[in-house]
Amino acid sequence: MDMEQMVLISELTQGKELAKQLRNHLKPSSSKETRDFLIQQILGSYEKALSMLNCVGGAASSSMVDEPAADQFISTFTNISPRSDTSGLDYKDQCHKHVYKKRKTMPQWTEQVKVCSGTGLEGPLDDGYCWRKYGQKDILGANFPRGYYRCTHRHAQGCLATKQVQRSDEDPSIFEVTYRGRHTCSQNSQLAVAAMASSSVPPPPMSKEKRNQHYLIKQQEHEDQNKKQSQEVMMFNFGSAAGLKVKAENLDNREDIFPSFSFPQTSIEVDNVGENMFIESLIENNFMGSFSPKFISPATSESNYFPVSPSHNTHNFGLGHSVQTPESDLTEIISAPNSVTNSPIGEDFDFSLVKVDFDPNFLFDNLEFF
DNA sequence: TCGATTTGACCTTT
DNA sequence: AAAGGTCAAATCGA
Repeated sequence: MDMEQMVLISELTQGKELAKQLRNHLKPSSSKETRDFLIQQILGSYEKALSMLNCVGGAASSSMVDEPAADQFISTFTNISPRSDTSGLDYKDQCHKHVYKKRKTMPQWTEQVKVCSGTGLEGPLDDGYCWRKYGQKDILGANFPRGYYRCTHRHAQGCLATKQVQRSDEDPSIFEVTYRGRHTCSQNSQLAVAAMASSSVPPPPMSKEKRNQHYLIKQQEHEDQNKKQSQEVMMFNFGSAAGLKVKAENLDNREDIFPSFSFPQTSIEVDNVGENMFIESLIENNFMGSFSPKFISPATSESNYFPVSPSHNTHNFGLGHSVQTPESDLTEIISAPNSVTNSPIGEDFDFSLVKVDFDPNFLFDNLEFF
């Protein structure tokens, strides 16, 4: 164990101890100044530790730091577990022998999109981006082919975002959507993406002879679906039509989810300390903040689909700090549909709720949707 | 006519 | 070598 590791462990240990102290000062009787001080100390410890682990840049720019703590946090609070499938990781480009993680150029994460039958929404829901299908492949051991999509603006704007859509064998109503890379494009015309959704469904395997026939049928279904959906467009029902699960994604994406794990600096006055307090902090700092105006006022969207956004440049899933891609601006953030849109937080959830009405226990009890 | 999808061929990775 | 991933010509359809 070299000096660097010792210092690292020391920093993390210090952070842990400070967190314990902070926990003891969560009583309403404790002063805010004390808590703020402890928070600053904790942040400092984590930032030092992370910067030591980074090869280049700060913690937020890290793309190779293994963050088991973040993983554990995610698993604990959101049911997101580290991606077990590490295929596709680039093991070649390690920048430091003591850094336990391999570098990967593109962030990757998977969502499981469940589509309930009878809703008229039979395919993976639109995620707010324009995708162009560039391939389809039968996958060994899978009943359904995998569809390959890239961002429509790949050539126009050099956006390298891609996604793969794989229908689940166990539950055909579930689509596993693996996203790779962040969008670097500015998709101002997100309104026009509705028609993309139904086409993102890889069809079931079939003989060549049937393909043309199927294609015609599919197109008809598409039309019927659009009619159906246009009737339902105003019936936004957040949670009953489709469920979104961010299954388990890639360790390499953790830095996107948790670019720089840190405790929120919000002063919190709650009786229940511990997890609920933490979740409430997240709510105050991010979750509610991630409800875009569009989200609150779905009527502004012309999409007939429930947006299922993987991230929309803010790969925080409502947790941690957002990482904005350089090109993203406030307008885009605001106009972007959000992953929480599909949260089955309850069918009658009123999104006009203000922060103060948001029950922390409520969210905690419903985090399964992650 | 143009943009999107299909699909066999080709390339890459393991 | 096999499987996954991408390319690009052919095709579709608005």
